[in-house]
Amino acid sequence: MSNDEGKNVYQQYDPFQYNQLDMNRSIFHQQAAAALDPGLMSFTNFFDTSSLEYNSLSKAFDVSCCSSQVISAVDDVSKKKASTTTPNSSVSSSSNEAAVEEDSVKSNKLEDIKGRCENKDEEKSKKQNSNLSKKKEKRPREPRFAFLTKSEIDHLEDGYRWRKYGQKAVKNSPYPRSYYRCTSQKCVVKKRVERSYQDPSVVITTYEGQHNHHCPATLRGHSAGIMSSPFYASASASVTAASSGPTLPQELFSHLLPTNNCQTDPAASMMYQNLSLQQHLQLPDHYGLLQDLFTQK
DNA sequence: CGGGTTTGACCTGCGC
DNA sequence: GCGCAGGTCAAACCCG
Repeated sequence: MSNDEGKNVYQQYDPFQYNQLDMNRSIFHQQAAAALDPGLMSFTNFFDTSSLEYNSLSKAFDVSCCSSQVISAVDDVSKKKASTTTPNSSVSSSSNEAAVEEDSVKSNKLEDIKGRCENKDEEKSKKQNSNLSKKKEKRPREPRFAFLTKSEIDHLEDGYRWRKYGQKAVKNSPYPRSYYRCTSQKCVVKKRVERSYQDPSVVITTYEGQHNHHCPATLRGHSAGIMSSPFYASASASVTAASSGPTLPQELFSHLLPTNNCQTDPAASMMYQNLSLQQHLQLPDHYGLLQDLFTQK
């Protein structure tokens, strides 16, 4: 299933495909330029501003699915379905709805657990029954967002608390994929972390869903915490990807990139100045979508 | 003791 | 229908 997804992700790395994408890229540039305020707002400011701009960039990123640097790993299922429609039209399913749906599924599961008996056979048949009922109400997957980060640390600190619930070997890759769930109650956000087998220094973090709560780090005056976090450090050093789809994980971007807090926190602000994103993008020119985005105007 | 990680088993979806 | 690979579960274990 997500074999496709893996392929999709890695295909974007393929430098030989970039030529075919110039057209889409230029469209992306236009949209990004239109989306960005002429006043060179920060990336985070951009995400924090109106939904209009937000949507514009979403669209831009959608186009950029075919581009070189902004690598997206939109949910493979929705992608397949979307292939029959326009590229921008697909991923508009409300993540809240999906979350609610998942909640109901979870509560069903809890009921399952409550009613679990000692008899293993019975347990198995129950499981099968619950699976059957699950099968009927095939819930749509939440949109996914893949972030590539050059880092030696696999699990990057992003301000949220995660519980690892699984690890799997990835086909054709020496590096395992780890599965994490947000530890916050009722939050159904998941993320997968794996290392690129082509470039082991790159960590691929795929987020699924949207947090329905505040970032714990944000709640306790986050700028210091985030700034000192390894994630921030690595992100400052090399942001190599962004996302696509309408429900961008804004918090992540806020942490990934200098926030308004930088303006109030002199140390952070200085750090930002010293570590300008543009300066630290370590990819070749044709990778430079984000770079272009920041150098626009 | 509570919360997180590890890991083998199991489930599911997809391609052949 | 079968096999494969991804995704999830849950018991055992670890750690502060």
